[in-house]
Amino acid sequence: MRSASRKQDQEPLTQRLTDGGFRFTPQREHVYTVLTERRDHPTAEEVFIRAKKGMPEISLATVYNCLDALVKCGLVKQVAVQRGAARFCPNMEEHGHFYCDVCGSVFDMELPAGQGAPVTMPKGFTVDHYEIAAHGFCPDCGARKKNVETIS
Amino acid sequence: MRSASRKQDQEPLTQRLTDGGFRFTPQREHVYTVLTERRDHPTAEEVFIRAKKGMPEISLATVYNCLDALVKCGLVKQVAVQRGAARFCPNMEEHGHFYCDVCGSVFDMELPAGQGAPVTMPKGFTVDHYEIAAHGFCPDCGARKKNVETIS
DNA sequence: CGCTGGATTTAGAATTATTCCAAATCTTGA
DNA sequence: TCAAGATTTGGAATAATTCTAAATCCAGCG
Ligand SMILES: [Mn+2]
Ligand SMILES: [Mn+2]
Ligand SMILES: [Zn+2]
Ligand SMILES: [Zn+2]
Repeated sequence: MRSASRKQDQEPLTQRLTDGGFRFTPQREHVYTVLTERRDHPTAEEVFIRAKKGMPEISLATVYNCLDALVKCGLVKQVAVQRGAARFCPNMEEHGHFYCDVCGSVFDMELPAGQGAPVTMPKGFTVDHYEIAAHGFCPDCGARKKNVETIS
Repeated sequence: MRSASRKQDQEPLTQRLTDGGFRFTPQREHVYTVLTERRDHPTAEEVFIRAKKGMPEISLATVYNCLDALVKCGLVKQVAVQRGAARFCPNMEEHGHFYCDVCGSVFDMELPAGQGAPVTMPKGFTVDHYEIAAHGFCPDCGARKKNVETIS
């Protein structure tokens, strides 16, 4: 049972698209499915590659289109944790990101609950949301680095 | 008295470049000066425009070069708060950024002192540094928005 | 049902931001 | 002084994204 195909599971997607002034289309559904079936942070290009598996005729322009619509509907987050290609995150819970400076992987990170505003805002600024990211080595790259140090 | 021209003021720059394995060059000094004489967050293109005022022959490639060297020496920060062109920040104190979603301006924000790690890191991750950004309306754009609402 | 206007998809062109390249120029230090 | 290596430069190349215009789709209407 492919969860995204059951009628009841489609409803929130359909609803959110409609509310955002968009139509429900097979491409948008498919891009959304592809994105939610793995908890990582693919680039548009990577989403395109994955999307072609189940929908070989889809175009890259459409993938950009769909991602844009999904972001505007609040179904997906766009994260700008590093320079270069934008990445897309299907996890809509509040969370931070860890970016591995060696391999470029992005991981979701839990935020310590109820710790209040992370920055002190001068008068006049209206905050919509925060973005918190940590940079460093992921477990794999940290281990590899240690090995290299030991060997040399 | 142009502050960046006094010998004693150049020393830290010279030193940091040398320590980073770079040479001290008029272009690198000039790009650094241009960047530090205003506390904002210009793109490489904007730095190029400013740099040409005092050094008309400088090329865009050199500006990218110099910015790269300055970042590698820890004299300047590269901030990736939004998609699109990278921005450069001459403020090396620890601070967060506010990004105005309307006009795209970036502001430095003080971080509440000693509040500890902003994210909970699972075992194996080694953190090098954090990046904290708030998104919303800057004072100007907030005011403009309120006016529009009142008028319409 | 068949039409029609607007939304969507598509391939490819265009644009933007950055990096690469190779030649000219500039140090540094034997 | 001179050679080797670093740096600068303009232009070409690349990467990521947006734009364009034609084809297709589809909801609502007669
Ligand atoms: Mn995420
Ligand atoms: Mn800053
Ligand atoms: Zn890694
Ligand atoms: Zn603003």
